[in-house]
Formats: sequence, C-alpha cells, structure tokens
Amino acid sequence: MGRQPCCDKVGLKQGPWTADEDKKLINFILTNGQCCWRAVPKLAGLLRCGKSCRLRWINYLRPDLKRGLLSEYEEKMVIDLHAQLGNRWSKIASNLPGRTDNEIKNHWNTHIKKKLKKMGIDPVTHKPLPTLPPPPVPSADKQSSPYRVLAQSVDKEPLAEKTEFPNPVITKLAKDEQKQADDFCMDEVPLIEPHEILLFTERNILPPLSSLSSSASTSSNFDVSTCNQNFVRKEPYQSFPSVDQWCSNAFNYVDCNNFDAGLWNNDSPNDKFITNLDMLVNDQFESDTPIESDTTFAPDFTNYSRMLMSDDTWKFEQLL
DNA sequence: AAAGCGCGCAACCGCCTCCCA
DNA sequence: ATGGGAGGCGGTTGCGCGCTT
Repeated sequence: MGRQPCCDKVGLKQGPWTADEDKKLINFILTNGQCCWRAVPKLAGLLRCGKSCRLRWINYLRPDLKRGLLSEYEEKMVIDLHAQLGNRWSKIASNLPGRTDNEIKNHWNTHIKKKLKKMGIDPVTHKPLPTLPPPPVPSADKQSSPYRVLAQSVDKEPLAEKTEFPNPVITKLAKDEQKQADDFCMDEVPLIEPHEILLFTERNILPPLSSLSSSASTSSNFDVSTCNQNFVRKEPYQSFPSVDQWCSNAFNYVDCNNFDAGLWNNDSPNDKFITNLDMLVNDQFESDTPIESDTTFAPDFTNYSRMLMSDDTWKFEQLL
C-alpha cells in the first residue's frame, strides 16, 4: 500500500499563489501565529494544502526574509558551509539570516554550481575536477612563481596521495592567471592575490609569500624555528578575519599575539571554521571528526609535510 | 514579429524525523 | 516500545520570462 498523501488534494488549489491568497495567509498568521499547518487553510479560508501554506509562508511571505540575490559574502558562506555540510540546505540556511533553504538551494543549483565548475572545482566534492590537464614535471625555476603556496612541516614523507587532489582554494589561487586568460569573469568570484596568501598550519604560521623571494626558504626574513616558537595559536576559533581583511593588503602578515587566520568572516565563533584553515594544509579535516571549539591547538608538528605548489605543476613538493 | 530556447525560481512531491499518545 | 500524525527537508518539476534567431 502506498503512502498516504499529506492531505486530500481533491478540490484544493495548486500552482502559483494569488495576491488574495497571500493576503489571507499573512493575515491569519499575523493574527494567530504559526500553529498546526494542517488546520491553517481551513481557518484562513484557503483552498490549499497545509504544507503548501507552510511553504508559502516560510519561503516567501515571512516578514524577516531578505529578498534579492545573495551577496558576495553570503555566497562565500554558502560555498564554505556546503563544503562542510553538503546538501543540508536548512542547516546552511540557518547560518544565513533571512535566507531560506529553498532560496539557497536554488541559488546553488543555478549560480554557484556554474561558478565552481568554471573555476575547475567540482561543486559536489569541492575538489578540482578531474579534467584538469596533467601536471608537468616541476623544475627549479618554477619556484619563482608568485603562486607558490607553502605549508610547513619537518616531515619529508612522500605526498603522492595529497597531491592527487590539491585543495580547491589553493588550486583557485594558482589558476588565477590561467583563468584571466580563459575569459574568466573576474568580478564574479573574488580572488585572493598571491601576495596575500598566508602560510600556516594549524599551529604554526609562516610569513606571507610577499616576504619570500625565489630563495625565500633560506632568507633571513624567514626562520622556521622562530616561527615554530613564536607563532603559536593561543585561542583557536576566536578571531577569524573578515573577507575584507583577508583580501586586504593590510592583512598580509600575522601577529603572533593576535592570531588571525581563515577564509571567511565568522560571526559565530563556535562554528567549525577551522576547517578552512586545515584545508589550506592538506585536507586534513575531510573526515567527520568533530572539533570542539575549546580544543587546544597542539597538533603533532610532524604531521604535515611542507609543501610547494607551483602554478604550472599543481604539485606539492617538499621544500625541506 | 514570432517562434524557439534556456534559465531562474516558486511550488510540489515524497521520504524522513520528531513527538506524543 | 510502538504507531500515527505533523512538520521538516531535499530533490525535482514546470511555468513564466527574457533573450536569441
């Protein structure tokens, strides 16, 4: 036996709502509040299914809804949350006040998916699409590329499995130049300039690329051991930069006393935005392992390999 | 001007989850 | 513990509108 329908649809109206129906529903909800959706249509004088009334109210008539396209910031939030939560639209929507799950779902399917694909990122996995050209063998002169992204570790284990799917954020940065040449719409997706890239791991932070010349790894400006000692994150998850900060030239160094790192602004300190941070290292937090907001940041420093990725090779290679 | 086409979005469908008796 | 009802949720559909030919 099949499932019972949510209501008897005989004699019920379907399709787009009229202004009169909207008015009736709004008046009823504002007068009586939200209760027992099944009873709402009858009490409000509507020939609609209760579910239809609920949907109309939640997705369209609610007074606290924002209308219009998602802002750039909201879009970034959606992408980031989707990377963490998948297609759990209601969970994503709960992080975006005034936006509904339906709205975000629609926006994802019609806009964001296309943008990510255009960027060479799989909108499902948030990893680079497999159609990317095979990486050529890296050479020493490539190290002068402005797109080198470094993460640190003293570990020298091979990185084969980590290089197979470079982090999409890093990949995007490195493909910046190529995208411009490929008629990429630059104003659609905010880009992070190479000199603004910060180098860090969970606990330790390296100087920005702008301070690193082609021989940066041996520069006196940069000393890994000093970094290890001084750039220790004391209060994780407390102060992530806004997008503006992240993209601004002013935010191209790290203050060891006021640790700031991350991709998006975070108005909710308890959120697990550290995921972004870790993604920049090596997708370490792809697992569902829960991260407590009060977790002490003391990873094994040998866990992560120091990596180098050039714009041409797309490969991480060991620097040390 | 009109037909064709593609896109965006509101709305629907049906399964899932929660709550209560 | 269990079954049923109601709401919640994600996938899908289809209509309307604007653009192109």
